[in-house]
Amino acid sequence: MSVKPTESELEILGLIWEMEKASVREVHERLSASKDTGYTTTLKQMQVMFSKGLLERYEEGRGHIYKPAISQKETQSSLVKNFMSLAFGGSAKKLVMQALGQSEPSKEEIEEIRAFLNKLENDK
Amino acid sequence: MSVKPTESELEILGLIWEMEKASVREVHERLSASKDTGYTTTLKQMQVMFSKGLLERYEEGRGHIYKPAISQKETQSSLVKNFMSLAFGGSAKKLVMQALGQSEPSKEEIEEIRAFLNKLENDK
DNA sequence: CCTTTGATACGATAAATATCGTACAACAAA
DNA sequence: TTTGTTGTACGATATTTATCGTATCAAAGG
Repeated sequence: MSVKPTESELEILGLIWEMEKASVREVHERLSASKDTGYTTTLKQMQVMFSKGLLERYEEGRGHIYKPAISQKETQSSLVKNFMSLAFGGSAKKLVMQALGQSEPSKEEIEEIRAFLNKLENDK
Repeated sequence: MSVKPTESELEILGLIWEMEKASVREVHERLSASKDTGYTTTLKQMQVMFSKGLLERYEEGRGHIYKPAISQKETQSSLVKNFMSLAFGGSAKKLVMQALGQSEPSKEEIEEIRAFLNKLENDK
């Protein structure tokens, strides 16, 4: 059973998924663009995430390089499952409509989703 | 700015949205079907939710009747917004596909979503 | 009138989170 | 070699959450 990241942790995890690997300094720089937080706070959070098994790390030079220890896909999958059941009583349809209704999907995105729906139907 | 319910609070809120109004006893009965928790715990949570402005209440007989103080639609909307940006970097498409991919939507649901997509496109 | 029942209020507590200060180590550079 | 820089480690703390025990109160029944 993998550990569920907190919101703050997810913010950091999101950055590291994107960067693939990163030092605390690098994460902190990106993070502090959107959030007012101190360096040692980010450091501590990443240390906690490491101890929880959310991140891996190895030494490089004087410091550490961190990498995700859990896959983005699997994490998103379990987060969606949880969120869907909690906020939408488990109804994918309701969640999907709510999400689409308030974002403004482009023509291309709509097309992709249609294609995805077709594929879903065929696979049945 | 409305308050964001915690996961536990959302569980309770979900029940009350469904029931429209309810006593602590009623909520607790439903809740304890899916969760092993004591009566005073539910009571305290509802009191906290009341003090946070998530629930309203009025007296009836010896006790209280609680009602949602925030609308389901609006709450779901802000929750989705937050969740989408946090877990999917703001991409509705990714969230939607993930949700659809792991639920097993019925033919009817797929149809409804298609219709919704058409409507979205026309409204542009 | 006394006792039981069912409800609320009110702490108390344990755990999780987020935040940061301070100490310390290693390396660089002056 | 002394000083500054850049890391990590390690508490300490404030806040939030979830949980529950206990006290109390009002009504109902005997």
